[in-house]
Amino acid sequence: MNKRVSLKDIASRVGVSTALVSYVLNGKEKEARVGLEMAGKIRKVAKELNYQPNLIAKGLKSGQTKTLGLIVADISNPFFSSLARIIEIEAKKNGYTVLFGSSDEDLENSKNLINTFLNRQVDGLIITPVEGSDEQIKDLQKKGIPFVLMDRGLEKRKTNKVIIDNYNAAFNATNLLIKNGYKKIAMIAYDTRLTHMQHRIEGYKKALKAAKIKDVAELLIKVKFVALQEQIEQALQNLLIKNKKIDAIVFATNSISIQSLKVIHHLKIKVPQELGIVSFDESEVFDFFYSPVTYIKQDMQAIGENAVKVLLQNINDDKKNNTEIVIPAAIVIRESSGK
Amino acid sequence: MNKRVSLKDIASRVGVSTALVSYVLNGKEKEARVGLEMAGKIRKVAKELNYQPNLIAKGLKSGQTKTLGLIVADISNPFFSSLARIIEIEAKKNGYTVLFGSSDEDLENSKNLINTFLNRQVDGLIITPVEGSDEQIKDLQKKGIPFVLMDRGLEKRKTNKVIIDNYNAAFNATNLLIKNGYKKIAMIAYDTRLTHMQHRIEGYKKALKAAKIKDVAELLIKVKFVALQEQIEQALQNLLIKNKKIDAIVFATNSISIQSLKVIHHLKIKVPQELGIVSFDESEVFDFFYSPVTYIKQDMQAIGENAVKVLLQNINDDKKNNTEIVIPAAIVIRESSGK
DNA sequence: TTGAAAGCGCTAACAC
DNA sequence: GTGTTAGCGCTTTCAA
Repeated sequence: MNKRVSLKDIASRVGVSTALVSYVLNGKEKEARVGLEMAGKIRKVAKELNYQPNLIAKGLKSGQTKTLGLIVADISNPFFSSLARIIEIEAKKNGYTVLFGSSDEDLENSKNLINTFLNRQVDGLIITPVEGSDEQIKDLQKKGIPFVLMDRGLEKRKTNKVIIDNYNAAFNATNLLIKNGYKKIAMIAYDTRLTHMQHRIEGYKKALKAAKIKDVAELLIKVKFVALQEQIEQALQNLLIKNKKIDAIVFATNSISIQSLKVIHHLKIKVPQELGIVSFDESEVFDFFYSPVTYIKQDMQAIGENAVKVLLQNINDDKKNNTEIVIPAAIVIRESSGK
Repeated sequence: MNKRVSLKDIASRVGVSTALVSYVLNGKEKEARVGLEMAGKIRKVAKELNYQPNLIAKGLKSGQTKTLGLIVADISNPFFSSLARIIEIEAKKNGYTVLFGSSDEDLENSKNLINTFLNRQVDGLIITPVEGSDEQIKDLQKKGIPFVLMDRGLEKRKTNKVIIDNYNAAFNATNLLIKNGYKKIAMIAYDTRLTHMQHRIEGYKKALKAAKIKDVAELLIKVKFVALQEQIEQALQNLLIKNKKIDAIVFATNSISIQSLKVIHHLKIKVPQELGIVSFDESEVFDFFYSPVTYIKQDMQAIGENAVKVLLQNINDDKKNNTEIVIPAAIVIRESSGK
């Protein structure tokens, strides 16, 4: 278990000061006007000794850890793990490494993660904020910590954010169902004030309104994050069996959609004949459902790339803490939406 | 943008040395015999100033960063992101945070990630090794870095590892098909020497042999990690259409399985009548396939928990670098395997 | 019971 | 061109 070699080891081996070694190994020999042969010698010894810089020490000194913190709702959700993958790649391209954590949509977890990451001196944060995290975010702003919100924004707060055009996506999705002849279109969404959900709901409502469909309140079902499956079963029983009045549904996320499809499958509802379906997000499941599911495809690559880009801009420039990127969302039409 | 408060700030505010503050805030007032009222005062001021320790500085000094590095093949693969979630939780329970990276089954990426993480002074690594990474792993051992291999081991190398009982799982899966009357059972596996795949192949072969089924060589298809879909289409065309001789398949991973199911769906093969299927791993897709897929369920919780446990043991004790945990795998029987 | 100070590995201002 | 040195924030030994 040989100790790691430090600048000092190289310096003493070559017979120079650590300063010179530092300059050379950081490519600053020009600025520091280090002799050419000296530089060569230092590099040679560094290689011989297989020198690896201690990034912790570097970070302490420079105040830059070249580390980003990624806080998602749940890394095991394919939506977030796909983003994580893209973020990882973009970060690496820029010399950054990524710490991750899952908030589980919980305020306390979110706070702890932010805190932990800040204590580890991350250079910036990519956050999918949870409901009620307004204070936490405000606090970051006050402290001047670079961050970017992803997937969702917070009401009444100007921050860096990268989101999709949820309003229009939901509007178009609902409209598609309307155009295809469905009359009573429900939506199942999460019960949260987070903007992504609010915008999806608004887009949905707007489309109904434009088509002069009433009873919107009854058609919009809100479910909590916990005990999702039970709530969805309940909701679908009501919508499809008991009150037998709806003929289409918009699912506001992939998690809602997948749970719902299980129930619909089980109830042997005919899609799209008896029930039209459009869902947000993507899933392999959508391909395998007996009626391939029409969905709103988020451009994950664009979201992840932009999140990193916006964050790095903020890291490199205090002032750039207010960039809002809205990515258009496509709708992929397949069988489940009818016609 | 108020600067972070340091021990020094508290010290000067209280009028004591940083040493005292450090003791108190680390709960070492007993050992250091700090006065009770002094301790209270320090704690009070720390709270007032909202002191947050700089973990980078702590890490530099102590040599312990309380950070783990997680290297998986691909974080966007649900198998690995599920593990990541569990590892994250276990790590947090023990005061650790997790850096992650995806190797993409590439040797160079793997090397870079290990290097990057070591330079960041992680206390230990959880690695799903890629093919040919023997040297990299050996190097870690030589340096005395705590690590644990997960999901796969390396041939002829004693290390910490947490794997499932792939041999018996594959044996049982194949046997199930045999018992259910299938005669020509193929396997599609990855073309790699990594032990998890080798063991799955051995278990499969053994079951065939025990049942006196010949032609094993022809029935075992190996695919590369790249251009998976094309290879699988090709393979299935051969197995199912051209040579029309097989009546069952064992899929060696979820990724192979999902791609294959798409093709099988498309070819309108009747499962389980014309083709029996068993797959390794889990997927939502298995529930939605028209014939729910029988699968070998890995106990993700056990794998993740044990990986962290074994790693932490090694971190706390140099000698414990040789723990091998084999987790039994259950088989979840549904329709696709027949009878 | 408390303080002074060294030092973890590195950078960079400054001196020579 | 090259070396000295202070210091990033923290822990811990030793002295008082």
